[in-house]
Amino acid sequence: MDERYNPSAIEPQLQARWQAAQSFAVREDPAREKFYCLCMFPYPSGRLHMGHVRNYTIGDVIARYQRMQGKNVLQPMGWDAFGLPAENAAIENNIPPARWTRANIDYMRGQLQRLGFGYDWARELATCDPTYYRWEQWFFTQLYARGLVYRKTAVVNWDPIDQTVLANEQVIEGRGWRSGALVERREIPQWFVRITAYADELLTDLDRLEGWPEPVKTMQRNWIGRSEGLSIRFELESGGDALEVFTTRPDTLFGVTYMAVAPEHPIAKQMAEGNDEIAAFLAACAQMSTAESVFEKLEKLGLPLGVNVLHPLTGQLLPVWVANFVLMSYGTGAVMSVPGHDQRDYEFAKLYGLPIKQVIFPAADADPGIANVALTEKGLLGNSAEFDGLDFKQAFDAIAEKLASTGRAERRVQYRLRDWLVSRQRYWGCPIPVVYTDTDTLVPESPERLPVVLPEDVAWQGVASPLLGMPEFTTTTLPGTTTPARRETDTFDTFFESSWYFARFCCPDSDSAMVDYRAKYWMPVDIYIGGIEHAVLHLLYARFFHKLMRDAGLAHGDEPFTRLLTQGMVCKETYFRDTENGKRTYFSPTAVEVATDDKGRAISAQLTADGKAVQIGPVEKMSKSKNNGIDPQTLIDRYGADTVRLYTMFAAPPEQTLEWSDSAVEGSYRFLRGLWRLTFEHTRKAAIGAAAANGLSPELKAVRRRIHETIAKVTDDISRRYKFNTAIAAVMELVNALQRLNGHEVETHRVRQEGLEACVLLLAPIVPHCADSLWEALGNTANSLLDTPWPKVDTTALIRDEIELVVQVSGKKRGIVVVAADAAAAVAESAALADLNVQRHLQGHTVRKVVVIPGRLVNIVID
RNA sequence: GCCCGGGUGGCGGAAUUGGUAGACGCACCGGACUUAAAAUCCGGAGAGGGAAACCUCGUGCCGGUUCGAUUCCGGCUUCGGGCACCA
Repeated sequence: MDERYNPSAIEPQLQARWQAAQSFAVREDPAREKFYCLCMFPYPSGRLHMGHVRNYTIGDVIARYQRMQGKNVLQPMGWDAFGLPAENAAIENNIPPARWTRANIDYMRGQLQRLGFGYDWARELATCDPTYYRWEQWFFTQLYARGLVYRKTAVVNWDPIDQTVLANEQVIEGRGWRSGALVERREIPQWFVRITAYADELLTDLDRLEGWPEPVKTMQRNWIGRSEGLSIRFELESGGDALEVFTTRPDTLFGVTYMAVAPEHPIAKQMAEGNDEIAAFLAACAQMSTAESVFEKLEKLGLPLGVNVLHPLTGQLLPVWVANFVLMSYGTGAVMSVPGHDQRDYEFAKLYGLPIKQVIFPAADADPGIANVALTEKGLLGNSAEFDGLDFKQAFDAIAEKLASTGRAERRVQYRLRDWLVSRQRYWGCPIPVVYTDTDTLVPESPERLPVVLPEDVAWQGVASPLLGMPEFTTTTLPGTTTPARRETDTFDTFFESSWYFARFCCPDSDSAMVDYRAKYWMPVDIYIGGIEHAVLHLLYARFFHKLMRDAGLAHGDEPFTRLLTQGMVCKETYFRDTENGKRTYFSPTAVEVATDDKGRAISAQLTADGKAVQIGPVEKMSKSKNNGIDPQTLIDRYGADTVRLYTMFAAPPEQTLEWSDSAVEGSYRFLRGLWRLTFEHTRKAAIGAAAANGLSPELKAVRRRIHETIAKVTDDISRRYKFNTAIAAVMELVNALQRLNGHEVETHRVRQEGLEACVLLLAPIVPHCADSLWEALGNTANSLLDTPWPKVDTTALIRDEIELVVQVSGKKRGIVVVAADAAAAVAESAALADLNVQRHLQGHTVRKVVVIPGRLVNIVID
């Protein structure tokens, strides 16, 4: 053993040994309990960032811990390789996305290996490989056959200069990020997968996901947004198709004073013909972004269309307005407006002087009225003809029945969830396996012709997908014929690839099926670890896809992920400059110098390169687009993988946001160095003398108790609480205690040996390289540390004779008394009353009552 | 705007089921060792008062429940995440 801890020597050596011995390769073994530990695979953006390091360290710690529990542990790794950044790199540097992506994968694979993560690399997959995406093309054709995919128009962000569709991220303040052109809404044909057909199951199955965090389940419930209501048809005064709306509040029907439709609604479009004012309003609305966050903050504006509908019960004429806050993609694109009882309708009515009518009255006597604000709570009906006096439920039923009897309405369950739009007008993605005849009839590809391979050797001209200008790709024939056909140039949303990769990891080499029998052994994933930002979209799509595969006979069980651990963001402040044309350039924190005041707060920042000021932005998730990532490589080079792993686990509990600061890493390095030296000094001296006949001294007994308390705590922290920071703190405390244990007498030596072995085993999942060396140095050469069983608690070592009780007087701590561990309440009480400081506080007061919490405290309540 | 989280010393955080607020670590200060530096070791520290014992205040803000609240409830404030084409 070296006297000094030298990670740069031991880490690569051990990693080479793991690789040579294929230490993390696993196969199915029905005799053993399996554990499938999965982290969300990375997008190969170029280099690992801190979020990756945090994510993959958590996963590796859990995987190695489970392995020491004797389980057959699968921990795979792969690449979510399609996506927008590769196209941006291609446009900027003229590198084909495939080449850029594969180079990034190679580099990042090396970084993961350098961090010592225990992956079964034989299972590595990249979603941009045809061997992977051919199966989702195949699956798509199956879904098509089952009626679960369809084509429909949808609104996209259109850049009129670059002639391309923009992602929401590429729209900055209403303008295209490259061209600066005002973005337009444009309707184009798109592909959808019918997730709404599974909405109910996706919702109800959440109740069975006991291993999922409650907030994530709540977010998914709200996202699916099930509501029960009435679909009501309002006849147009002029005849023609009725205006159909959905409402969850039919009890307010008598309070409807106008109707509102989306700018894309057929009625609005129709009325715009020959009306310049309406046409101009629709044109203005057509400049809105498609992002809901932008849209919801818009000033609510509208215009009367000059048409009326008939109230279905009163026959009263109601004007139809077009309003910028009604979304065509929600429900029918039309809403009935009840300004008396809906705040948004209320504000709109006030703005345009539309009538406001109160038809709901609180059951209680206090009537707040609707003079200043809508009354949105439920109550009793009034001003509602024969329905007056009914409550919500009664009114709902009565109005539903009455409208249904004349065919004007029916009960309906509506979801906020919309069908999944899976087509993208982009190059770097999986081609959608469909061809079109010369009359635009679509025909799905036949299985024999799959995969439809994406051409990788492409040249970029402008910003549009190069597929559009590649007749060798687009020109084809109808499957099974020689009839000419045109190939679809849209590709899949990259969420499509990430919705089933966990199943493919079980059998990545399967070339005759999407997944095979091996998936049955490994699935479901026992713990899935990834960023909280995926709480809804990715995790909902993956659950959906699993159910689709189940219904195709390709998966078992209803849910893919038994437990979910959502790690918090790794955040960092942002730095930027705005240029005249509205563009914003972000600078890396490493390229910026920050001046602080004497309290350590940042007051200004300048770019090191030019010495000129940059603006300090908010603390945000480390990301490529905000350029605020910290490169972990620098830290790995300087301190080694174990220190980086230890620090990221120690800095905060996994579910919490981690605001990165690299100054504290030093402490983790010092700790490992200290443990190393302690072990070195322990092992270079032999035990002295013979064992005493009458057992351990009280001091050594206390150390042994501490050792086993630590084992119990760390086990609980890792396996139940996933609180690695407190697990590490507990080991640090034990090491501090062992450091104070001097001498080499045989009992001392033996207790220290026991303590050091415990520390090494407890730290093994977190700092595997360092632990491996120390384990060997402590004389354990027979077995690999990887498969050494997790230490067990010696419960006899935990027994205490005496304990400390806190004594409070009226809830304030006034002293501590020592009593026997099994002291009765009466004994604890009299000991507490005997305490001098306690007596002082009791003087001149009467004891009202005494609360004794055994083993914890005594609270003496005085008047 | 809507949905979901968070706010505790100079800093990251701890307090697991309502029971000692500040574990562990960083930074800092003082001391030891050293020709010196690095490394290491010992000690200090929430704020205020006091020679000390000890006392008062203190977990974003306001209010409530309780013998007792960082923890539970109501209202606010502020920061972060998501909002369907970033992944």
